[in-house]
Amino acid sequence: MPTKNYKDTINLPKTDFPQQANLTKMEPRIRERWEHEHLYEKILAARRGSPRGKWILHDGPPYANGDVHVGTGQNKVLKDVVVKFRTMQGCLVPFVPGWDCHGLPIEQKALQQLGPKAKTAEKAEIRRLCEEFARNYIDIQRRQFKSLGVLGDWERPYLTLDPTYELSIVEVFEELWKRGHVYRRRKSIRWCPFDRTALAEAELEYKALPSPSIYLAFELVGRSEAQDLLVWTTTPWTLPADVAVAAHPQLEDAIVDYEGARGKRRGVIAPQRIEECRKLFAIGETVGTITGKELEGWKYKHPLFDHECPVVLANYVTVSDGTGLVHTAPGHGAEDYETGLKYNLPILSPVDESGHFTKEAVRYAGLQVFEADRMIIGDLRASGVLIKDAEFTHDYPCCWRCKKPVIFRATEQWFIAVDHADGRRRALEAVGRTRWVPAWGEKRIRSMLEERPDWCVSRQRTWGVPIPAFYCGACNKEILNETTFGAVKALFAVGGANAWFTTSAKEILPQSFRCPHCGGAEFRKEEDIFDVWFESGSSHRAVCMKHPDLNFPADLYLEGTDQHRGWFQLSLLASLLSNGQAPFKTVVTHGFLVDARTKDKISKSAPGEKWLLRADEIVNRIGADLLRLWICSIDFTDDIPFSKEILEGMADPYKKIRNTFRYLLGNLHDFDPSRDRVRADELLELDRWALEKLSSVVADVTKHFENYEFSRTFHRLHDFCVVDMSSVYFDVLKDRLYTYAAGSRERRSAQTALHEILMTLVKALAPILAHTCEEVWEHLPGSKEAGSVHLALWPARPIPDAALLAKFEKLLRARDEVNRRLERLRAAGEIGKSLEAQVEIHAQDADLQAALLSANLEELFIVSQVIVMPAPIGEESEAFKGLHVRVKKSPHAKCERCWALRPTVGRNAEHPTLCARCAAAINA
RNA sequence: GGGCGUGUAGCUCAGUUGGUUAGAGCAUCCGCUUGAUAAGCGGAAGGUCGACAGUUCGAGUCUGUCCACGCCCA
Repeated sequence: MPTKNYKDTINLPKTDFPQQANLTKMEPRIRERWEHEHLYEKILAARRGSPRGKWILHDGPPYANGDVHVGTGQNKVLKDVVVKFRTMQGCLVPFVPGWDCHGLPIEQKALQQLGPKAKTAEKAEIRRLCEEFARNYIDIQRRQFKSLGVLGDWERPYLTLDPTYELSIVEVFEELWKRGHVYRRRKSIRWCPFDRTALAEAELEYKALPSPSIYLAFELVGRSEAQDLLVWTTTPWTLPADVAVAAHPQLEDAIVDYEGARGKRRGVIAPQRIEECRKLFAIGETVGTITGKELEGWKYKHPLFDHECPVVLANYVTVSDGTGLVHTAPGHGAEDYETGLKYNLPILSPVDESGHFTKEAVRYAGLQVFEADRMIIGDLRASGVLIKDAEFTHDYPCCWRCKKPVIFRATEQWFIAVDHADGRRRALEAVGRTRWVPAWGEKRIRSMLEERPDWCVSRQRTWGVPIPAFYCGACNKEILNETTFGAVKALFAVGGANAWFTTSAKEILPQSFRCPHCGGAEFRKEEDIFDVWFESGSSHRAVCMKHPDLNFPADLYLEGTDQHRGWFQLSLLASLLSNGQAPFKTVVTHGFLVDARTKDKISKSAPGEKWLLRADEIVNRIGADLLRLWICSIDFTDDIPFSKEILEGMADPYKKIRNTFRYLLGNLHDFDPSRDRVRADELLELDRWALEKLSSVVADVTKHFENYEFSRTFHRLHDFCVVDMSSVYFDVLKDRLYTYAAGSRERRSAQTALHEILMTLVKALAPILAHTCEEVWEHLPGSKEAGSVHLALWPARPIPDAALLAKFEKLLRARDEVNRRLERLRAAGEIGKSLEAQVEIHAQDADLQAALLSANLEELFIVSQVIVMPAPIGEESEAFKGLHVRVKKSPHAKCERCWALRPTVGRNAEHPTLCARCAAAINA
């Protein structure tokens, strides 16, 4: 008889879904399709009127400056994953991206471009350049964000330079003014002398810098107890503004003998500091003590000038460094300022906006403050005030823009009062009503709010939204009232903030307007602009309240952990103080990417290669889905180690998932769910088990997505593909899928399960593998519920059958033992593939023994024959007590078609090389 | 210096209310397969759960101290 080629009679998988992803080619095609089909608009249209309602993630605006950094890309991908998941759950989830467009970095770029002309250029001209610069980067970043597969209303983003947005900023400011939170006052604030602007706490970076560390003897006037106050400072340049020395009201100071430039003298110092100071200069015996209270009101001679100053009391004085007596300059320190107010001391600030001394500083006038340190120290030495001149390195606040050290300087600034109208307490209550993920974020923002001072919102720059106040030309007082706000809003409504710079005060205000203080009729405009945080903090009103698709408050804000002190806190204050409500219901934060080796922030150093810093270049090299998969594979609550190797490590998990899809698609090529699906109660038990596993995966994954635990989502899905599917179910199923008759109930039962697994997996992974799942969707058999996987609804699965899962758990443990025995047989050279073996097995566990008797063990173990023995045989398993297994090579002949070794091979005359099952399958 | 957080195999993660010899996957090594094939399967090796005390019959899990790292604040 001629040998037939039986290979042609088996049902091998068949699919056009490529094994090689070729992401960098495939993804752009998918994205073009989305764009062409207006997928974002289609999704919104499909969800309008959904019973699940709207769900709003409000995008925190990145700065329109530079390419999209991988960390910024990570943030946008996380947002996109949330948006896609909530959309699949049936909610209407509009995503309106935004950009932060104003601010110093862009202004500096524009000034650089202008070069020497910068000093004479009109503000309007500078602003035009700034806008051009911002818009250019908005286009660049938009392209880069889109290349990550992020869906959103990219053609209509919100921009903080939009006239409607700028108008909203004024509206928020007006609401705050109406509620009494706005005031203007001379105050000691952080000032960058290089950028010539006030800085908020959020705009400071602490850097280790060397400072002078000088010990001084301030000569007491008219005291017999001691001759000097011993004082320590690291900022000699603030001494011209010195007006007092502060002592602690509850602490006791020592009177000691010491030796300074003036010889042996008696000085006052905290006793806790004597030991340290003794290392620097000669301190002898303690001859007496004196309490802080007693010191209050003592007079000393100013160290540089010829007048007397008092000793005052302050609680912030510590004995952890210095001498326990603190030089006090209310014009150059926040705490000093408070003390100055309390004692009604003069608030001297003889320093101009560029950090040079004014003529108030007499002989130091014209010197840059840091450069004046040396001359001041010299004067102190000459007059005998200096005891010890040393250097000392400590963390000193620096400007986050120019990186140079900042100074404290008393200037007129605009403030938002936090405590007014119980604002701080109400903000803290709102914090308590917000869900923070991870939960410790609440403690972070709470402690920041509890301690933060009033919000200084003015900046002395050009590129921003002007603070819409006027000054009377006659009495010079500031003017804010309903009329001025009305006039400014009318101006902004037409020409945005730019109009402020091209319109005079006279043109803005009504002709009849008079100064409410003195009746004056001449006015000038405020020159300061708003802090950019005030702008982005106003987005709740400019965007959430006004955009037709959005809602206030938003369901979610999702940003990096640095925004606890930035956008989260300031958005909360801006919203709560202006309308009484927090702008968000939930706040999710993620850590920063750090170099896997050095643990540095990767904004500072490239982890290996430069392209790793840019989101779009990563996409060009390895594909967006691989980057997305990595982003979703790690626990983002902590810092995130990042390197080329780590990123490339995702290639294998990706391939595994991709091959899972390919196996599913390939084995469903002849399956039409509407025609071939097997009823649930007629499914084979193994197929039911696979579906129960699937149900339990869906339950977990849904929960993890809802809790923003994306890494658990990924691991759960990946493990399911690897552990449950690939190594068990798919491997076991091959025999049934390939060798049974194509339309047999057994094969259709398997395909029914595979189809359900495919549909479920492609949806569950769609928020993460946005492109790949769409590609799979294009290859689905049968008719589809939607034209895009991102339009589909989240899979619904019944509650898993715990009993069936438990039964298979034991069966699979028995399978592990069988595998270990087969491996020994294989190592001994007796068998190759497991189908060459036969197995005898017995379990003492009655449940398992029953399960063994009922299961299709040849199939499950992928062997040719299994005999369940009534009593123990062979060796007992080490790992599974009470389980006995014996394996040996099957004595039977190999079926040419299914490769099993069966006693029925040769019994069919027509097909002598086939087993009975294959012979039947061929004739079916 | 203060507040918050993190520390489980080379890498990414699980470890429920404390309870047998701490689990996955990837990577490694050794095999099998060649009918998912630039695929698939099996086996093995790999951890004193940051360190040290304490509570307990029993601690990766609870308590304390310390160390390292990160963020925030001084």
